[in-house]
Amino acid sequence: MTALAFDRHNHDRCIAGALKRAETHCGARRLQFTATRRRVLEILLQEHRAMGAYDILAVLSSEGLGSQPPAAYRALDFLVREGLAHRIEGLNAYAACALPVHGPGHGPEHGQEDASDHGHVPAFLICRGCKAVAETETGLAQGRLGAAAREAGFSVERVVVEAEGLCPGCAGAGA
Amino acid sequence: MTALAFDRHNHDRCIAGALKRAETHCGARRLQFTATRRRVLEILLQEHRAMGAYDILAVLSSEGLGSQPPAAYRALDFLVREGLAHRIEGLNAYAACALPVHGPGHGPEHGQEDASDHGHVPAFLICRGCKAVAETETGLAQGRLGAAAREAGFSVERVVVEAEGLCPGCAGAGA
DNA sequence: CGGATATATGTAATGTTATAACATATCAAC
DNA sequence: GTTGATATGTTATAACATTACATATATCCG
Ligand SMILES: [Zn+2]
Ligand SMILES: [Zn+2]
Ligand SMILES: [Zn+2]
Ligand SMILES: [Zn+2]
Repeated sequence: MTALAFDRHNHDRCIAGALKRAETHCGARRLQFTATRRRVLEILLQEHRAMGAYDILAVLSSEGLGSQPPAAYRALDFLVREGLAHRIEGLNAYAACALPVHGPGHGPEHGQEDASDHGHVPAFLICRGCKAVAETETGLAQGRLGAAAREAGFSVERVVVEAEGLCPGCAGAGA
Repeated sequence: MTALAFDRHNHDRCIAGALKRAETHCGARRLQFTATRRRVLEILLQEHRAMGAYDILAVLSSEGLGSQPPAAYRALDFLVREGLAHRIEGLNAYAACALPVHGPGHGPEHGQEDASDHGHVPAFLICRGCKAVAETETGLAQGRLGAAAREAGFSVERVVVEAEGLCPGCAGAGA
């Protein structure tokens, strides 16, 4: 599992791939990948960073795609629901999904999903220097959290794993 | 590691112990465990649940301990800084620390602490039914997150692990 | 096609969470 | 008791998010 955001990579291709996957995902489920939803995903994909809903709204507003908070929140809710973006709880912000695998299979779109069934929990490395967000995955069942949950008879439906720290670049720059 | 919040236990003793530890902790560091700070910790200890800053403020206000948001936020900031309480990111809320070990040694009071040095990352099981919050611990280094961070050259300073789901009681009640 | 149903968007208002800035008070050390 | 650090009071505002209801657009089916 490589943390894409901190590596040099062909980001244009990265963006194009994510958009293509989103189209495919929506097409397969008869979901409307509307102009606003698509544009919000594009905005999030622009950089590997989390953006606040109001930052996104500002862009939408400047482009005539909506001027009130619900325009942004509705699109974000859709993207998060479909696994095409993630909410970063520690920042009250949103980031595009950077892992091909999440889109068509690991969002909450399955309804009453139990996260302990499989180990695919998205996890984030958040740089406090440059605000970059790298996405990776973490196991749940194998770790101590899963053990504690089983022991307590607690059924896990959703897991948030976020690590804040410094990326290689910012650590080198002496933060 | 038992998830205290979901077990029957002597909660009065649980509260008294936490307060005692807080006193000791503050005494040892010449920190002022003021009336407001103590009261906020007591409020959080009342139940094993997370409370919003404004819920706490309402209590403080009714008791003449402050009526404006900073009264609550300052006390909460202190408690979190000292490891006596935790912020639950997924709820924008706060819960008293339920683990003796966290108080005097695992908060951010060490300054530039690197969470990967030791494996003591607090983790929370949050019931969406009754809103109870059980605290446990999870390893960082042994899991895939630690591996991904090392591979990326990312230095982890803080980790948020929160699992949302249903506690045994609420699952039984057919939620 | 045309009407019915579901989905998406527009718009206004409001609710919730959190911080900035500056004055005053209290504490702790010398 | 003066001094410097810490804590609190107070006002205002910033940042994040939702409710409610009206309107528009898409999708389905006969
Ligand atoms: Zn990229
Ligand atoms: Zn960085
Ligand atoms: Zn207890
Ligand atoms: Zn419960």
